Amino acid sequence: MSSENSPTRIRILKAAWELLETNPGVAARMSDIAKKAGVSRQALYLHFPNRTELFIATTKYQDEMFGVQDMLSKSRAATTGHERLDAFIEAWGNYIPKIFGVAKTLMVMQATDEDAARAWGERMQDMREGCAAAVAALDRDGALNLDPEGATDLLWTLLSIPTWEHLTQLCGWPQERYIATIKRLALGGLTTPPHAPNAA
Amino acid sequence: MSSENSPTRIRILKAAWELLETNPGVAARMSDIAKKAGVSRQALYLHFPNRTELFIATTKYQDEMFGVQDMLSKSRAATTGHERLDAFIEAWGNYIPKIFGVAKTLMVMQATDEDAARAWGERMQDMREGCAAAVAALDRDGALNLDPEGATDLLWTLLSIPTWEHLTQLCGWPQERYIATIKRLALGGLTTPPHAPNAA
DNA sequence: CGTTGACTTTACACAGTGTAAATTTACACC
DNA sequence: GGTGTAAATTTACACTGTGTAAAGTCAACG
Repeated sequence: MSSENSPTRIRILKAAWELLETNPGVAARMSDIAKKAGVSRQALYLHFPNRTELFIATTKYQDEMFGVQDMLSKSRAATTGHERLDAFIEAWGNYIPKIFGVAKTLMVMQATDEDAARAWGERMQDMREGCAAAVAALDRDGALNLDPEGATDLLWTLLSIPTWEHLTQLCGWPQERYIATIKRLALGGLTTPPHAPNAA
Repeated sequence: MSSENSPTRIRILKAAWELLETNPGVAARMSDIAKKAGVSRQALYLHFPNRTELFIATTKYQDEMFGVQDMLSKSRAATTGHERLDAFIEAWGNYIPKIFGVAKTLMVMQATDEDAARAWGERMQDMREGCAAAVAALDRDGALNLDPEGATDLLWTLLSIPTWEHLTQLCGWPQERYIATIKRLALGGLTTPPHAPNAA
């Protein structure tokens, strides 16, 4: 399996990344990836036990390259619950397009491949933690309209990748509109207004 | 291809239906379906040109069996926009669990199969019409908060199958809670309250 | 100079889809 | 009863893609 960051391993990961990004969900063949990486198909199996694990490694590589942890932790800086909610939505919502190609592939594979399902499930569970934290902040402000569990579920759903895909890919919404709308929807769905809104 | 409703054809469709329902998204093999239908694998090809078309035919068969048209047209009876929105959400939202198994399969295949993508796209486009009609009703009442196009996109997304899947399958919400929440979210996201709400 | 590690090359087993053609079964009509 | 015909079955095969296996190349390192 060779060392964790051998140059060839990295080249393979980058090749997979590019291929999945240009063709989201289609699951490039091993031979395609090998070709793109400039190695033999068999070489892929020297670094990854199988196709699924290669793709899982690709998501992890992306997370590492982009520094998801840093990015999401910034949203924890916000003081009020509302600010924190917005910051989290912005952070994650703007992260989705960067990872969509690979993510979509894993989501599709999830249906038939147990390992893919497990890996993807864990990843989504991590994201849920972020939602839970934002909800907790709202709760501390006494702004929450629902039980924290349900509110987390709801935010988690609004920020799910299929929702992003539907609005931006299918409906053709620009990213900013997506972000703005999810913010509005989340705020309306989770919180109760702090004081009388636009009433006469 | 034999006649449209030969008994064997129906048996095959029912077999596919059952298999896809018990194992959503996994795309049963032709041999599995044949076995379940009690015919030879080759017989499937006498009735359907390929696996994709068999699954597409299965969704159409479901729609026919359940009478989607009737069901959705009932939501058109409601007078006010608000009532109509609720009726539509209830009709479609309660239809999803009935078709989920087969639908999920087609959604997964969509990524790799062009025919599946086209068929599924058309189906979702039909559903969008329903959303547009509900939005139009709200607009006539002057209750709409957004442009009709954007409101339709939003309702369409809230009522999408992945959203249902996320809340009921992943989060484990009971169907009624799903319906109630989507109603609330849609109302809040699309409309502006008719008069001053709970302001002091 | 020999060893070691990384990669290539060639070959193959296996699963699943779809094509093809010969054969069986059953029923319908004269 | 014999013939024709449609629906299925049976058998065989081509093709694609994954993953395994093993032998060979080649350069670096000691």
